[in-house]
Amino acid sequence: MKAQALHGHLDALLLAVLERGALHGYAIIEALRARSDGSLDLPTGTIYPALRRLERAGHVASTWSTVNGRERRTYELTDSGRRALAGERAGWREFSITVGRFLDDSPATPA
Amino acid sequence: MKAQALHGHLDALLLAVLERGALHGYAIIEALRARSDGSLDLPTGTIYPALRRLERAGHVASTWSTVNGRERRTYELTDSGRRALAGERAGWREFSITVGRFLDDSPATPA
DNA sequence: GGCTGACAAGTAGCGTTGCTACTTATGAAG
DNA sequence: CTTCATAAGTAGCAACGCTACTTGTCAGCC
Repeated sequence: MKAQALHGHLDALLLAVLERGALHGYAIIEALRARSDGSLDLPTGTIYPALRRLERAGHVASTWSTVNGRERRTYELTDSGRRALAGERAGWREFSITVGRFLDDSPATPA
Repeated sequence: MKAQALHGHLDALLLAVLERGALHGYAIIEALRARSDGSLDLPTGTIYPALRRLERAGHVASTWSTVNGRERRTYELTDSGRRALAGERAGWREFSITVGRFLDDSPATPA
């Protein structure tokens, strides 16, 4: 998938991934890649800052732990994050319907 | 609709609107508003620069005319623009499917 | 005549966002 | 001893759309 097309929807994706359970940053990247069949392969420079943004906003909370000598920061959805996710979903629905109205009806769509 | 969510898809919308026929800037804004039932009410500061971008890229061509003493710049899709639109449509399809996989299946979707 | 509002186009400057490229560090495999 | 997967991070950049503003004509109203 064309990169940098996520604009404005990355936060929603991160919240959606964390909805299924707490994960650390690296695992989030892998979850996004897996659940999108490889379409979404985001660099660390994209998601680490995004996670800190979400934490500053109070939508996720992080806890450090050491696994096999490697430092891990595990992120978890907060209540605020769950509410934000609901809003993002509503926003996505409206956005995709609206844009789809212009881009989905291709000039030659068969029945 | 939440503003600035268009990120990356505005060009596609403009091309899609012009696909149905040449329009001038102001009319494009109205067409977007009409076809989206008012969801898309873009300010002139958004679309005029965007149109110039598209013209620089060769996707649209403009011609000036004077109607009722008012200057109009009418934009028209070029062949390159038509090709770009096809690409944007394909990109949108992939994007909406991918993001939708995370945001459409809400945890409590009834049958 | 003077005012307001719709029509029509434009620019300057800002803030957000995601990306590229880079650094640091551990453990396993060769 | 080097390379690769795991794990986290930062600095700086470029793109995008928005706010706020300017310029100008024409129609309708008082």
